[in-house]
Amino acid sequence: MADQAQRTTGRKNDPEGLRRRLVEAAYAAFTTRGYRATSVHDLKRETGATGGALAHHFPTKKDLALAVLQDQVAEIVEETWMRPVLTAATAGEGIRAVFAGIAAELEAQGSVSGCPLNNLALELARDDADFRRVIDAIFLRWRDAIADKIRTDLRAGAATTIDPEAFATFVVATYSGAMAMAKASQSAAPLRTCAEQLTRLMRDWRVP
Amino acid sequence: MADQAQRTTGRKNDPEGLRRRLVEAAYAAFTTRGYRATSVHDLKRETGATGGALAHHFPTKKDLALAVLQDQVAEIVEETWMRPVLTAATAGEGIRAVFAGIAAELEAQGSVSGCPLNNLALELARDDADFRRVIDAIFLRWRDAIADKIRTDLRAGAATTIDPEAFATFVVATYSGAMAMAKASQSAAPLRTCAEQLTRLMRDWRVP
DNA sequence: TGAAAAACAGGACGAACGTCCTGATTTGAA
DNA sequence: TTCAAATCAGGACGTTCGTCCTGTTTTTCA
Repeated sequence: MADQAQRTTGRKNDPEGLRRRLVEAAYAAFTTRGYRATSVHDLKRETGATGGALAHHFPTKKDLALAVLQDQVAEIVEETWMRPVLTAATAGEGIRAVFAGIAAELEAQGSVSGCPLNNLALELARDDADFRRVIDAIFLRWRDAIADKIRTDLRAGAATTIDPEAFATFVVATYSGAMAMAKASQSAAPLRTCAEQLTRLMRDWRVP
Repeated sequence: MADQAQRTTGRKNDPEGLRRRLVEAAYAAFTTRGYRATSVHDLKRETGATGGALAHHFPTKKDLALAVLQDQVAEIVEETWMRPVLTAATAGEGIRAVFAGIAAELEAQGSVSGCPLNNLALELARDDADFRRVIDAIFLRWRDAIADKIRTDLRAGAATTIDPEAFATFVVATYSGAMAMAKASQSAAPLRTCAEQLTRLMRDWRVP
């Protein structure tokens, strides 16, 4: 360090940038390899952060995981599920499209690491109340977005007597479970099968 | 040890018994706390087994987990799902009863530790092919049992055009996902909601 | 410009972790 | 009864874990 105290432009701190890189690396590691399976040393190596820097931003590993849930996982659910469904023509069409899109994506990349929320939920929700609160809140927002879309369809005259909240819970559960099976079989087939079954259910909620 | 080499009845080896106690303790720990969250030292303490005894029966932790999957998890799925469904009047009635029974059980014990198969599947299936094979096989047998029951109903004259295999996959996925949501919310509500939705679907597969 | 705070460097720390090793005891077959 | 194999005792081994600590540098603000 002494031989090059000043680089060409002068080195600068980038706290937000480093924090973001840490959270992104942790998101990738936690949702694919798992929370316990990932060591903080792994993250230091991947990001180039030192122990001091890491401890400054995230005193404990748990703090980092909470940030991953709030910043990354919530955002991914929003992007991949809520927005597509809310902007689709109908709830049914939106749900069908999301399933199909994710199935295609999994087949393209060849391996299935599962639903990020589901992966972390099953590993962290059980023993720690802080994790559970955050995870449950994300599940709730996810479900409510779908329920809202169904309510919109109903107001537009869809011919069904379904309960929006209950059906939304049903959709989220089916998706989560299908992803678990997809992970176990390393195949998008369960996802496609479940999408087909759900589509079958919804296709006669005709909107006039 | 030297002061009491011979106890009252004379100590005896019990290899099968010790093996069984180890697998049962590991099953309880792995499916509630998690595989990585459980140390082999924990299991030694809980069962009273020594390092040598443990290493003799299960050279590695992975061997123990494979035994847990094959001996315990497969058996639990058989007991709690396959047998009740196969012996029910109809597939629909069997599925409804299993959901209701498990929901009641969760509410009685106050906490939700999730579906044993699902818990281990999400933690172990991704990176290890040996685990994945065993887990996928259990999922398959589970699905096939339900599909068989639906086929039986169809032969008995049920009025539906459903594909047995696809619908069975759908049921397993919905259950797994509902249990994940139940774990996150520490409530049986998602299970009850999904059961209601599934029942609604199946109630007009009238068997004459 | 000076001082306090924030951001980061780099390693020390004890406490686990999973596995393996040597030897003692028990068991079953000869 | 003898002896090899199976079963178990108990601890050592090196590694890795998450956290904390003492400094140094950079940034902020008055």
